Amino acid sequence: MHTEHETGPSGPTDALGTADDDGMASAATPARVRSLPSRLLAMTAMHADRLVGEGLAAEGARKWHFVVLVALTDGGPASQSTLSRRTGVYRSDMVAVLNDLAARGFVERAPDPEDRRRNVVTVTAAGRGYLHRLDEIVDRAQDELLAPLSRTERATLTGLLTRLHDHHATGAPAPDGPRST
Amino acid sequence: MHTEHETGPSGPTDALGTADDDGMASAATPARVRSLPSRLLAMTAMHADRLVGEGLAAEGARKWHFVVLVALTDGGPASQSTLSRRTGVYRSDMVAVLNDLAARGFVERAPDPEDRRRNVVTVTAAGRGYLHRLDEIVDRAQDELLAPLSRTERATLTGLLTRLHDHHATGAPAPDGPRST
DNA sequence: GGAAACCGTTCGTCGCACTAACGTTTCCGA
DNA sequence: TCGGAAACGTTAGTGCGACGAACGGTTTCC
Repeated sequence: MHTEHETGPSGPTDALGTADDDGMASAATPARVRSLPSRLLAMTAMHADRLVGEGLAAEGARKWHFVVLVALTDGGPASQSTLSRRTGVYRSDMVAVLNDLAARGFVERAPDPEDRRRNVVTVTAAGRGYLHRLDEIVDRAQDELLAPLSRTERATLTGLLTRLHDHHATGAPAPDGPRST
Repeated sequence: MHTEHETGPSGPTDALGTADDDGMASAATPARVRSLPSRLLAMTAMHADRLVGEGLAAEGARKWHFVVLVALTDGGPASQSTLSRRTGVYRSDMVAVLNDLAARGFVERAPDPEDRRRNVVTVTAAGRGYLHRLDEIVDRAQDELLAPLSRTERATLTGLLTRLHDHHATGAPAPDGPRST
């Protein structure tokens, strides 16, 4: 790669210094930066996060609440550290998430009689109903996010992203919480 | 979309409660969440940011320093708010970035004689040399990020991401700083 | 000659990823 | 068997990026 960039004399330096007609130099992002894969990823990820975040906020939830509820209903009751490994949420932050969910009656936290270090977290019926609502919200956000893409294009995109993610997820040690999926 | 999920009676609830052999329920992330485009985007974007961030940190830079330097060399000298529009960096945060760059002699900030509200920011020769080093670092990071993809796959990925980004960038009002590219 | 808009700047907020440490409990090997 | 290592839940705190509010100085528009 290494996109050579001109430092030569032909720079468009007339944009300032002459108080030209319209006022200020171009506000366009340089193509060099605009096409950087890392930047494209960051920007679109931000849009995506904003979409789902705004949707979930309408139900008083954050994406962590959603992810944890999914992990619980799909994987069954589990301890907090297991949930942390399943979701990628740090076990430090898992505490607050479960506090929220428990305070609203969506999960229940009980000491594990088999291993008194652990808490067993279980989804309640209300939690399942809540997740159902969040599910629809998230799905709508995905649709809105991928709106300009056809079905097959969406598939190739998720395929490529999955390959990138899997590639960089393997190899890293997982001493604590994250690097899960 | 709306991936229907089972809330039925056949849940794998045997994972806990019987102190089973291996100890704890599965730690695998549910496929439902793992394949969510928004989540894929977020995770891979994090990997990408970490890659370029670690690289740039070796030169004592952050991605903003790089982006601003690119915007300056490719777009010519500009005011801070113009830079903010070009780069997507909030004008609040632009102050600190320019402070850093100016303190290291990579840019120069001078009051604009034509409009004394503005500062004219200019790259120095040292700044161009610095950008050249950062360029190589960033390009290496892109290569590392896209390692598992072929050339054509990389092109389709950036193409799809560009379409998504452009689609969501248009229409949103730009009252303050961002939403630039 | 104001009012409105713009510019640079400071300060504060929120969410997320992450680290460090601590008390409790369980496991394991000498 | 007993003592240390490890896992668990929890608290507190850090760093960063995105963003909002407000303010003094300046320019533009009516």
